[in-house]
Amino acid sequence: MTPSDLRIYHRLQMAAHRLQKAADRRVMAAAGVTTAQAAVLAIVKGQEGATQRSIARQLGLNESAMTAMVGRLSTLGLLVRTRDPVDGRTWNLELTAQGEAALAALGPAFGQINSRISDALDPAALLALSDALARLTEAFDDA
Amino acid sequence: MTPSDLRIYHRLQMAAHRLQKAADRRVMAAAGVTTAQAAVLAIVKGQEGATQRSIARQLGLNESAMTAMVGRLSTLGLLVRTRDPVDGRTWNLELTAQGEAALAALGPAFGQINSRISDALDPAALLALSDALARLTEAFDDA
DNA sequence: TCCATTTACTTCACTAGTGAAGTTATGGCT
DNA sequence: AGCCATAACTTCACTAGTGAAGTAAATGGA
Repeated sequence: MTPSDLRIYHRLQMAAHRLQKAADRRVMAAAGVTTAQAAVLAIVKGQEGATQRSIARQLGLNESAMTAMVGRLSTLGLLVRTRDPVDGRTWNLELTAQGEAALAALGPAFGQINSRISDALDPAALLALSDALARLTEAFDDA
Repeated sequence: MTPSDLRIYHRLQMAAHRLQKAADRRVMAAAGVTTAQAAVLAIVKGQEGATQRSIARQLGLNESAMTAMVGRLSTLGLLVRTRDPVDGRTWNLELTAQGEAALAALGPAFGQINSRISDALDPAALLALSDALARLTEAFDDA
């Protein structure tokens, strides 16, 4: 294996890692929440009856990750879960006032991240990047 | 916060996550090693006297992550570490025969990943992606 | 020469993910 | 009605990262 075999792969991991670190710092400072938690909150907000499984699918994670994540969010008081009265296996997730507040507080933090991205890449490059990432994501959709 | 605030950020995380999962599966099957471990092995192979700290810096990680990583690689028998005779704080890392073998076995696995990337993106798009990722990585280099 | 600072690494408690092996609830078939 | 497959979630042991606080070795002055 030569280093060049890893080039694009590593650039992608590196960029993702750095952005996550930067975003996590800002988001944590602004809303007391990580970006991973924010992603879940945003989905719960947008989709009334989302189950843990459906959230996991949308984020590309497995169910055990969601069990743990929802547990943390719930002990943080950001959402509550109640058993679905119809299907006793699933949970009904709902944001608390605190959860809504955290989500609302995220805007400026992501604004900073986005403007830093815009500084680094012109609109055309940004569009091309977004498209390339979408293609890659689809190409590696191994169920 | 609206979902669009997260768009590029999430596309990047998603793509990185999917690629890592795919790469990890193949690399693990081919060489019994994760991609994170492979990255460390590749650096140790390429740089005779690399310290843990220098490896951490090259990978954008902190030192405690390296302590743990080197510990795992060492119990796996992929590298050995001996105290530097000159500077008693640093370790001299060296691949074992097994470590070399694992590294050698990685090639085909990454070959598969790379050809799948090439199928999804034409050369120009690939180049643009690589460049955009490098720019982002640099833009978020928060020491 | 001694002492304070810096450097290299370690430890600890945490988040976040994986995969495999469970448990319990639902729902389709006979 | 009874049973079995499946679906939704949980648990467990693991890798991989973070940040803060600690230890020990080197080093640069006064």
